Amino acid sequence: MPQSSTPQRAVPFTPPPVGLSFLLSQAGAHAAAGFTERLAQLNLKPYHAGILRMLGSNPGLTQQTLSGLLRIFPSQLVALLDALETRRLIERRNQPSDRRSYGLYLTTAGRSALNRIGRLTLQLEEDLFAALTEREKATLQEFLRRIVAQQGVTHGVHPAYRQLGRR
Amino acid sequence: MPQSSTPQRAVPFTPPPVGLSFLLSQAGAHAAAGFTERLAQLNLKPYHAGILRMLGSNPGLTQQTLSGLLRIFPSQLVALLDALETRRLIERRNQPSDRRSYGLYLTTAGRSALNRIGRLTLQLEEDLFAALTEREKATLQEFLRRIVAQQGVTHGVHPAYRQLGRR
DNA sequence: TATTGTTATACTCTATAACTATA
DNA sequence: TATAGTTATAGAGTATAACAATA
Repeated sequence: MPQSSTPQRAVPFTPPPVGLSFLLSQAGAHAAAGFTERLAQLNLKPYHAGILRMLGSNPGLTQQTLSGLLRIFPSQLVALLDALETRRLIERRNQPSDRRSYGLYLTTAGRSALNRIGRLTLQLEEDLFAALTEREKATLQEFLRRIVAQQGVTHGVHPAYRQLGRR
Repeated sequence: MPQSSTPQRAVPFTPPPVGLSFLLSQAGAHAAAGFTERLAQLNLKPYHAGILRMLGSNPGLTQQTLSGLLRIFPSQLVALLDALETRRLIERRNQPSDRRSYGLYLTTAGRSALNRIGRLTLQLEEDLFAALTEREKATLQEFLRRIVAQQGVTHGVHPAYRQLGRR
């Protein structure tokens, strides 16, 4: 692969004035990008992490329920779960009660992956909020919690898990 | 279009524990979604707004420079600018100095669109931060500014304008 | 007849390569 | 030979429709 010939220096420009919502969106996207980047070490994408996290707290969910919870289409959830099952991070257990559906569970490897994701998130946080004191971080957390709650964003469910158009 | 038959009620679940970076990313994505939604009133997408904003502060940019600034591929910038030019929000002016490139400028309609975007952003902000006092909003803004500056996120340039992989 | 998981397919978005006109 | 803008195309990601098994 040839390297870029232009040595990548910043182009001087007059930054446009931006408001608080832009700033929040900007910082949030940067945080998400950082998470995506670090997660790549484990060969996982954010929605994989979201699934593992959700199953960690709610073992035995069916695909339908998980789909509704994360707002991922049932059809695309199939491929995601297939990948996680191939890598033995989750398993689909047959349920005698209803033979149409499975119960979804983390395997031991899945739980340890979830732990690694947790550690990786802590490292990310240290880097990301290096500009703030511990006290300020706590204040920020409180502000964000209030915003998210007042706005009706579901706790622990990332809005970017698609289907934004649908209600 | 048939309505969803299931009356869309929340599925009860145990929310997974999330950290500050997740919370920030979540709130940021929610803010971005709100902006996208409101912007649809003007038949514009966020990157259109980004282009208008950038040209408002930096009239006369060439496509190459704008491309580098917003980190949009030159090839896809073409279609975006075509759409904006068809709607008479921007114009490409021939430059005698170098006949390969154009200078990009907002039209009068483009400037008024930019103003409408500004007003719409203020409304969004009022809604989004209803849970905070004015003083708290100022504190939040200061925290986010520090984070973004320390992290080297370019002022006024949204990280989601793609090419995340490239350096 | 409705629902669960699945497959197939269409559609949109994003990235790369190839082309033209100027330099 | 290199660069600006463009066109064409490939590839990834996302949404919809149709299907088999079970209820």
